[in-house]
Amino acid sequence: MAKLTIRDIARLSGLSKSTVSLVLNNSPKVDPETRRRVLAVMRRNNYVPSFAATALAKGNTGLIGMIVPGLTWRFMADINYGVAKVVEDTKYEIVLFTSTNERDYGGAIDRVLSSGLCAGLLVVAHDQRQLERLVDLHRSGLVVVLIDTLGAESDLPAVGVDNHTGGLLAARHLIELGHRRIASMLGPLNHAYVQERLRGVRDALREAGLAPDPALEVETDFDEALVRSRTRELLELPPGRRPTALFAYHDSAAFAVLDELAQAGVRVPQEVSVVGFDDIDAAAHVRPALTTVRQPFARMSERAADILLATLDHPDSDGTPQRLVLPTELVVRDSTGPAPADA
Amino acid sequence: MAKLTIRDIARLSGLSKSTVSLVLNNSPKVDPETRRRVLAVMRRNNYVPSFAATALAKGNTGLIGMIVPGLTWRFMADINYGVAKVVEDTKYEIVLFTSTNERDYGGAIDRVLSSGLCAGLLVVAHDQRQLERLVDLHRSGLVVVLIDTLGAESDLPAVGVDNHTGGLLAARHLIELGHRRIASMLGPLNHAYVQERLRGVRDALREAGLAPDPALEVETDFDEALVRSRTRELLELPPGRRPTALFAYHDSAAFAVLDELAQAGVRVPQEVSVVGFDDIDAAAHVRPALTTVRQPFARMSERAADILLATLDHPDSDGTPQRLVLPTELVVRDSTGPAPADA
DNA sequence: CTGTTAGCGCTTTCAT
DNA sequence: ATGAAAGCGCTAACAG
Repeated sequence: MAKLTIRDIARLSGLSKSTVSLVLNNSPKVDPETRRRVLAVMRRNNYVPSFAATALAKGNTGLIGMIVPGLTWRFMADINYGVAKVVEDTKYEIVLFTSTNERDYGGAIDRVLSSGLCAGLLVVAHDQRQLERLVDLHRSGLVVVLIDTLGAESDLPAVGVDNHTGGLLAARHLIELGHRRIASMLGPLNHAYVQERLRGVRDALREAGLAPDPALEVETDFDEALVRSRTRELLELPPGRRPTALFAYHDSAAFAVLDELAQAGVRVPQEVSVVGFDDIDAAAHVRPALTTVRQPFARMSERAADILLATLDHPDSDGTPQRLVLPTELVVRDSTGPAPADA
Repeated sequence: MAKLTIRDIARLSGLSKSTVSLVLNNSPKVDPETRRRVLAVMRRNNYVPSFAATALAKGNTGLIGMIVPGLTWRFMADINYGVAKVVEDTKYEIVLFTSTNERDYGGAIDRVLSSGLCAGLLVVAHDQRQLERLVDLHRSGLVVVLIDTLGAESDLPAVGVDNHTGGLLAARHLIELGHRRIASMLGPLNHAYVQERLRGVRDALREAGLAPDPALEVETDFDEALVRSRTRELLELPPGRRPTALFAYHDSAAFAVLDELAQAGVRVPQEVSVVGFDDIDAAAHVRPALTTVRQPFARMSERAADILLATLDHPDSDGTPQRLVLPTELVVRDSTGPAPADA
């Protein structure tokens, strides 16, 4: 079953390639009856135009690439949803690139991407090295918009949230509840958003006349086990230094903290309060329901897609790169409460 | 910054297009020194070959598509990992297609796919309609391998697990623990694997001389709230009919069940035992740790990729479509225990 | 080892 | 409203 070409369809319907092409592209210049006939022939023969040939002739693949660091992050679904919603009523399609191993990320993938496979790129990347690579590509003409990657040292177009205020809100909430020893369970410090949130926490502390305690700023990564062991270490601090509240850089990390606390018999929020970040769906369902800082993932990615599409259709806007900062919002649930009186 | 073509590179390095092309394709026939020079010119000018042109000329895009129903399923990471591992040392790249809205799934996406964007397709799809579409495409030449989609009424190449035995193992385990009233919290019945697992449970029941009780076979979907309310309904059954064990079609559903049970003050496993399916990482971390049927996701997808690649490199094997069934394995943890004596 | 010459399947003026 | 012809950027024989 050799693949049919436009020529075959032309022959089969007694027309020329050009006319068939016009049909393919919904040209109004073709006779309705003719169009119907051609379409019928196509259907009957299961014809589909060659992607490569179309892309080559048009000089555009009509594909928008999306690069994400991993698939399991809960909010990927929201991000994906936002993008899909915007892109689905355009002529573009989305292809998603992921990679399980780090070395690929910088190599094979953007080889494909930079080769013009995709007209534009939406990227979720927190790694500084990846961003640098993107800056290069951007400079040489790649249309790219970052999602949720603000504050990094690049001036790529991006939409993200105000992480500083996010950290600030979380810490203020805790301070208002009377907490004085607030621990931060941080993500990798080489991620800009982690730094920003920490800065927010510290600012809130200073605002209240409290000095940030380095011992309460612990760095972790995406390994849950590490989060758990750090949590235990925090609990083992002497009574006067032990935190009464814990701000986790990530809801998933907060879940691990919550669980570890439960294991240790520490009651939340009576003895220790916990705040997360992201507000993924599960946050409302764990026990106790998690107080957390909400990121508007779907809206973020929608806006990013908007910017990308606008740039694609309007390549002349070589002015200032677009950067959009969306607000975060504190969602208070059951995992935070007044600081214990005896603390 | 107009995009450079192979012709520019040829001119810039004083050679012909063909030689440059040979360099591009790592031909050993080109003089090492010449190659070096050409490569330097390319680097210096930031040249990247056009994807579309290459694909058209080669008659192959070098892309393997992967279609998945959603991104949040925990095991997607494993599946992705398995595929990446196999594909990364071939000339192919992986692109992932997802869709948030159902109608897309059958339309735009496979338009892209069938148009030769991808040389082959790896698909995770449980929906019967989607499968039918794939059968069509397969018949007209698309190379496709299904992952985790066995038992569906198609003879597409596929690798999956023995869901019947999975259900059987889970139920037998429960029966051996003395349980007599075993409820099945099923997924959508139009998914073949759901049927298979249920068949396994029933067979185990019959084996033990027990009659499957329709009231204990409840259908749910991927909505967690539904799982929760069904769980409550089960708990409200009169003492003599209330299940002492619950088999959930999915670890995530099992988590919801566990949580709902905890809410209701029902102790697991003392009063009710719970078994899941999949063995996603979280299964070992919830409290109580979940007894579950493990699916070897990474291995599944590896084998699927193997089959796909073999078919791609060996299009003549028009014989019997490959179908591979991998075994499941019962992982006993803390959520199952002896049936309560008074039951 | 390098150059010549045809295409790959489709779009796109420009005629008719 | 339809057709002819010239590419899009690259590869792949085949010569040399």
